Amino acid sequence: MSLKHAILTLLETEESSGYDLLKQFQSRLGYFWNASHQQIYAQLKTMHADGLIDFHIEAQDNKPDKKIYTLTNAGRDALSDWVRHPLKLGKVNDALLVKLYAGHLADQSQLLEEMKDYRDNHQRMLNTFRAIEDEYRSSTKKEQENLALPYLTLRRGIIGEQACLDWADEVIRFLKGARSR
Amino acid sequence: MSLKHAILTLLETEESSGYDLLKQFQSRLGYFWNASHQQIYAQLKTMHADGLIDFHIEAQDNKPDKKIYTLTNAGRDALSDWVRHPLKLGKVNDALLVKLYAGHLADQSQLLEEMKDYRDNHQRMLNTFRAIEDEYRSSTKKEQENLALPYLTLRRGIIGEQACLDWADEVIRFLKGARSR
DNA sequence: CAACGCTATGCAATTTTTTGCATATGACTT
DNA sequence: AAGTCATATGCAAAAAATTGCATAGCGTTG
Repeated sequence: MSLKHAILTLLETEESSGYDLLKQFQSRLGYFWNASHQQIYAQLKTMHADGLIDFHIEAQDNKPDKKIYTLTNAGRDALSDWVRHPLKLGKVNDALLVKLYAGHLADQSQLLEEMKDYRDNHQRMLNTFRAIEDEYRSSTKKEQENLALPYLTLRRGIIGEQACLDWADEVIRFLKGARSR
Repeated sequence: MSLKHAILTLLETEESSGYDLLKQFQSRLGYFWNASHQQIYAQLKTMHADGLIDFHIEAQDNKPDKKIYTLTNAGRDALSDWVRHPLKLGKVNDALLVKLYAGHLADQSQLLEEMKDYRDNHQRMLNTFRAIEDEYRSSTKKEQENLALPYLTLRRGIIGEQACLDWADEVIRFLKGARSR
């Protein structure tokens, strides 16, 4: 159950609504955590019941009310507890690779289209990450120090996305060659 | 529900027992699919009930009996159906990155240890993949053609693991620097 | 002015995954 | 002789994730 810890981590930096968290997961944290809104709202409810977080309602103009969540002391404790304990290795489940493995059953041109989509998606992600990196690099030294660890997670995104692109290009090159055979 | 398709894919190449599939997932397919034995046996049971696979018992000397599963025609159809339909993007959930993001709450030297473990694990994976690649490269042209697509999935592993190592080195360099500050 | 997308929240049913337990044989170690 | 590891299979309960549905106001686009 690590969505809990991902949420605690975000709230530790900044109080947020469920929707805010969703947006964070969809944008800059997309590389390392994904969760649906249903998952997030349910998790927040549980965590509130468990006393890890508090909330207050914030009314907005022209927009629905928000429930702004903040960490409680118990939440902060749970987070530092978790950070202190070693993780087991994360698991990888990549359906695209399964599909490629069984690719001889598919139409090669269709596979090629799917790989191009894959490449486009990762190019978009890489662009987003690079933009954030530029922002970081042009911030003050003080700010850079404060954000050093989040910056390293961003680096994971950049290095990882670049690897996706390199690989995708290899596959696309192969599939184009195969088409002409 | 893609464990189903991962299993169909493996069985399409070679009939296997649940235990064989587990070993495959743990070794060379570890990069793109992970599943526990409980999950695999349960899934095989469901798939058999759904008529996607058949099995026969194989007695062995000095070892327990095996249930060898093979694809039925319905299974083959289900697999090519799946391969023909586009996927939605896979999601990433990487707890180590969450942890690093919240790393200021942890002991830096402990974080460093964890990153070293991470690096070692990925180095091991990379070595395994490279060994398989060497094997592939020294096989006949005919074999290479037959295994072209699985080879591309292996390439994903190699490129991805190399990216892990590059990133881990960046982080380790940073954490070592931070320790001395 | 109808349709759609964005903000913002949530429930309920189902599916999938995890965790813990269970069994059995043979080989190797202490 | 007892303990552990590898092979080989599985059940059951609990936790987590997915899928489908629902509400509601505001702004934009056709």
